[in-house]
Amino acid sequence: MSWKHGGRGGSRGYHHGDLREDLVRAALELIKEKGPAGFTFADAARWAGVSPAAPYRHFRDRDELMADVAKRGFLLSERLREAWGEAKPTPAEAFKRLGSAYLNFARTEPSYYAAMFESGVAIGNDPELREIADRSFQQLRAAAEVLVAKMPAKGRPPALMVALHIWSMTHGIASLFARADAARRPLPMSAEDLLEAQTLIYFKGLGLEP
Amino acid sequence: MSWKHGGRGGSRGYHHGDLREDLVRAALELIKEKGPAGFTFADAARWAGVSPAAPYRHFRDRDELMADVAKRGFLLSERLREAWGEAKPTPAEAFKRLGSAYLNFARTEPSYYAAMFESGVAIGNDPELREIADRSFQQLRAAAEVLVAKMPAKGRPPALMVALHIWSMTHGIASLFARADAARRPLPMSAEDLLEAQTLIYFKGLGLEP
DNA sequence: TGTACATCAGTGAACGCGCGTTCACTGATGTAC
DNA sequence: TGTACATCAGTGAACGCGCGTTCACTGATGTAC
Repeated sequence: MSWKHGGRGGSRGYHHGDLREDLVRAALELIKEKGPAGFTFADAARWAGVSPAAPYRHFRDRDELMADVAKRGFLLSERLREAWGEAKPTPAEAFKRLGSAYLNFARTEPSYYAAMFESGVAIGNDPELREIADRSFQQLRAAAEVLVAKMPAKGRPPALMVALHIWSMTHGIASLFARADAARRPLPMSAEDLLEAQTLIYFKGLGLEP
Repeated sequence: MSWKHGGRGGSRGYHHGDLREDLVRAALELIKEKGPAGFTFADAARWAGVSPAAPYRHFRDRDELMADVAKRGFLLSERLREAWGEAKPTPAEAFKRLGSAYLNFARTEPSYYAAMFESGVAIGNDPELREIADRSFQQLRAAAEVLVAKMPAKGRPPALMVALHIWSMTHGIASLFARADAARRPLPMSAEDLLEAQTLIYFKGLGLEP
């Protein structure tokens, strides 16, 4: 196993060039291999091919590195925005894409997913993280607004609640069945199909006919 | 801070009495304090007031201890069985109790919950764990059977799917909003209310009127 | 009831190891003149 | 264009520490006779 990561062709001089970015890359790689608790600050330095003291120029400690990873993880917002695609061609289609994007994120970015939801990073303590995390939820909420607006004014459910429901089901399925690690539960169908069926039943229960 | 735990009055001789049980208790306590990754084998020994070599008489390593905790965690089955109470007085009521039991479990037994779902313990590798974990799901599935049986034979959804949906929504809400640690997301209502509303909408979507 | 012995849970000292963190340093880069 | 200097990212050696694990041991308990 090669310890020094691939990188772009190699020979660097005394200065690394972009260690901060590389440490984040190291964290992502190591989380993927061994889980969010499975690596040390020194590991990250080693992975980046740098002395154990070097990371201290960029992060106060391991927690700060982990929080940085979690923050970047909320590129999820971006993925969700694209998937939603302004509710075109129909909100139902767009919701399906939204769900798939979330599941896919859990599957293909297990490190970000773990850092955001299972690393023990406390969103409460970090206003920036909190704001970034909120941005992803606002994406869901905006989608719920569009959906709710299509319903007759009388008896409309609160969009906030609908957004929370969508998030819960999606997150539940992602955490149980679409995670990339060994804790994934077996499922006799695709996570996407399970989620789509659930979403359709839920929308029907809201009184939305396709 | 007192390091040796409370225990029953104290003075033990050379033999501990029930170290295996006490190590599990230690793990539960330590997971609660610092998360599933936040304690060591030596910590557990210290907590039990015993030399660092003693745990080796009972568990091969930390992972085996963690797996044992996860197994015991599936006393969740028991809680779910009680909550379901044979679908009395009505399945709808019983489902509500079932959901609350799950949320409550996440809240009051954070250590078990973390060991079962977020400790990195791989259910696949341990047949006993797998079987125990399955038992909890069968509880949900039996409930779904009862529900589905109430529907007209034509167009009945598969009970397995319904069980998976129920599990996903409940697990999603528990993991995001009913966890006991700092990673809990804020919620402008109780997790129970959110889940109940969702369940009702879902049931309605299935064509079940109360 | 007493004695001898087997069993086994827990001891405590020891080991090598890697971690987190600090420190005075060094070498690369950019900038002022 | 060249030189002097400030800045700062990364070095490497060092430290104390706690961890996981092993080992020959010891003392408590149970059992056979």
